[in-house]
Amino acid sequence: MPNNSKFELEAKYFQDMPVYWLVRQLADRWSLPVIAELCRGTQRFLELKRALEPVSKRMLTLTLRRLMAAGFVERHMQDTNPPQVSYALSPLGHSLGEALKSLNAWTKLHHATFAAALKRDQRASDQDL
Amino acid sequence: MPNNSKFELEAKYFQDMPVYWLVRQLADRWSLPVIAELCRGTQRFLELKRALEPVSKRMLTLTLRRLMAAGFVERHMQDTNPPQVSYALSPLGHSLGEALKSLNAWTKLHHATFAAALKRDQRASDQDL
DNA sequence: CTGTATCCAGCAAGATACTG
DNA sequence: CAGTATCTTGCTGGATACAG
Repeated sequence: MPNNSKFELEAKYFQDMPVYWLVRQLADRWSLPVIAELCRGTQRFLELKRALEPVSKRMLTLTLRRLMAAGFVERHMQDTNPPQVSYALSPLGHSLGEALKSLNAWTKLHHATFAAALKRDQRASDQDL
Repeated sequence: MPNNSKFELEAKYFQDMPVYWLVRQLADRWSLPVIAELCRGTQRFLELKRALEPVSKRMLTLTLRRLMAAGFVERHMQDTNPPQVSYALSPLGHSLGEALKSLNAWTKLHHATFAAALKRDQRASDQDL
């Protein structure tokens, strides 16, 4: 009987470290790219998909649903034919975007260090070839 | 021929969004708990392990090695018998701790929203039982 | 005390095909 | 256009045993 919540045994970190939950929520392949793209403005499903190439429709849908569940993204649809669905950041989502911008600024300050770590990472994988 | 770097196809995000790399680096099960624990001061391997129960020796070692590779953690050993190894945050690691504290503060501001999202998450998993 | 080696289950996510 | 359904694979991380 599998448990869908990957946070099952990690509850103790939620009290003092909600950032733990936030980071794990945002750490999948597409969440941050989607948020970054939506920071530029409301976009329709296919616009998003094209902007985030090579994302698949499936992964884009899953990512958007998760971001909606967390309250970061809103979905608006007009039931025309063909259907039109657009996605936008919620106020909370915009706030998150700003918070991430701050963290991004911090990261850029130490860019040299991270570039070195990244290069090590890549070289390590090169050795596998 | 597997590629160990999970960042292989994601290089385009490193230029404008180093935070993408950072978040993915910190999003595993134990990185943030280890950093939080080391924020309280230098600690030896077993101290860390006990503080982070129920982490395994294997996962603690892997996590520490990754944090060292990223430059966040330093390792100091005296080759006595039995061996003594202690871990501490590097200056960069302390700086990261501060940055995370800020993000944590932002997260706490919106705690109600996240608590609701978390509850949905847990209820969704409860329905599996 | 401080790790490494090995094995294994479960989940994230890509490929592909199908749908209203 | 905007998705869902199904199948598959690699990686993360836990359990356990062994080692300097």
